[in-house]
Amino acid sequence: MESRYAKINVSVDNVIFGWDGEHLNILLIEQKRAPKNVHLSPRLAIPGDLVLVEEGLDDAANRILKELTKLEGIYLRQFEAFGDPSRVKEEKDQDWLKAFREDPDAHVITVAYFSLVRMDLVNPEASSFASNTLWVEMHNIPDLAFDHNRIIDKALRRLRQNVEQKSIGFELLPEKFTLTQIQSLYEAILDKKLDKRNFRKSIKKLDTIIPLNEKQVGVTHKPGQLFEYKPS
Amino acid sequence: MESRYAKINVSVDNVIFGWDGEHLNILLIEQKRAPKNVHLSPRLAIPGDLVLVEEGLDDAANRILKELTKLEGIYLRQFEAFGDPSRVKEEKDQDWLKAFREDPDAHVITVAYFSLVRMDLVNPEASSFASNTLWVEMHNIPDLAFDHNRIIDKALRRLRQNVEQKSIGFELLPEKFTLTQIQSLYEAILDKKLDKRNFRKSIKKLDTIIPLNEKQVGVTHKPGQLFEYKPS
DNA sequence: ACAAAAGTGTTGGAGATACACCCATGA
DNA sequence: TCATGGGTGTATCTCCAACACTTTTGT
Repeated sequence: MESRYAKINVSVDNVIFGWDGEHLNILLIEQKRAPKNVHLSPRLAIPGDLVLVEEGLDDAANRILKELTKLEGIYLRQFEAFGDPSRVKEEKDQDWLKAFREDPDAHVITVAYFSLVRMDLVNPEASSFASNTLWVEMHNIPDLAFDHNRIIDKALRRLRQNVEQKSIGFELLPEKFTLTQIQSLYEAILDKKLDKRNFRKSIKKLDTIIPLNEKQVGVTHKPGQLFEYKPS
Repeated sequence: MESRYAKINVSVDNVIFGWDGEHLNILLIEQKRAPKNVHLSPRLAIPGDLVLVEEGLDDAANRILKELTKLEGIYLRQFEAFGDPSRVKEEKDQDWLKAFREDPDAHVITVAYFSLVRMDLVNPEASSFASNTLWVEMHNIPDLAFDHNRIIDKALRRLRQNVEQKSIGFELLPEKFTLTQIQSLYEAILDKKLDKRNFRKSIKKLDTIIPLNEKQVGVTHKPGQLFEYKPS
């Protein structure tokens, strides 16, 4: 009764998008080095970890995010499970698996999430699964472990879909922001220019974006009106 | 190094939508009875099985579909992974788990798919995981095992989204069909009436639906023009 | 002739796109 | 006064929703 079924490791990987006001970034980690005497050159990856005993998928995703960023209550969304057995079989991945996993040949499926964080609120730290962390600009993502480049690609697609419908994205802005700041963010995510007047019209229709009686201060040009985001 | 990580069973469950020209149905199974002397009353569920050794998720979903229907190359789409540990902990599910699973307390995550099949092409059969099968009309789904009612609900939502964008659904129709047949299908899926003239306008804009030089035969009314679906 | 479904066009409103100039502030 | 980004309106087009009658076939 047992042997037909796969011994499967389930992990959760998290594509963490960060915004610094100018560029869209992704949080990468250096996968933890092997214990003791095993020497491995560091490998870049998106943050992820195996799911723990009695831990739900959403819980695991939140745990990973919190370990790295200390943040809770962040926008987080499951978008796809990746389970092709070959996703973990490339030669580049073997050494790492042998050094780390109880059963290096095990089939690993991963449930992928993406989340949105303000880079100014975060100072990512090493964690149980990461020896080091770094923000990398969207257009400069290097080759990563396993199929992580593909996962990022899918995450970005999903993010764009949601942004086109203006249903998410505001999580990346400061509490108070101008319309131009939203527009820059959207342009970075969608990777195209948008028309200012039309964009402003469409944003002002949303009742989740509410105008404040305040203006920017300390800028070297006409100060913009400030808005805030109230999740519906 | 091992004990923090969960021993996880990964299953794939498949919400199989069937269309008979009139109603939208879902294929349910009676979960296989326990071996030998264990007596269990049959439980209804959506088809699913644990993932096998070296089997991809899509492969598992296709296998389940093929075992039940003998069909291959059917429309099949992953839509969500369900992994809350409590999804398998309800009392109603315990007897079955104890009789069947090596480790009844294991955490089970399931990756859910939905697929679209023409009921006239299928005579579902019992299989390694199903002692019996039945089509049940969408509005009459009974209480099912685990969280399967919820999974169906999510599948239907996703199906509706796709249908509203007219990106899928034609897989459910015969090779040659009339515009009215598509409309009936869409009305059943969306559970609402659509305007005939507007619907026809929108369908005729799609270049995946191509008009044939043929008409219905043997009907007791003005015969309709036939169309076929060419996936893009 | 009747029953049954096929087939067909127009109008009005909403939303998207394209497009160019003046304004307020700090340096 | 200059540089920088803030702020604004109109015309056009496309897409969607509402709506009713005539046509073709089999019985």
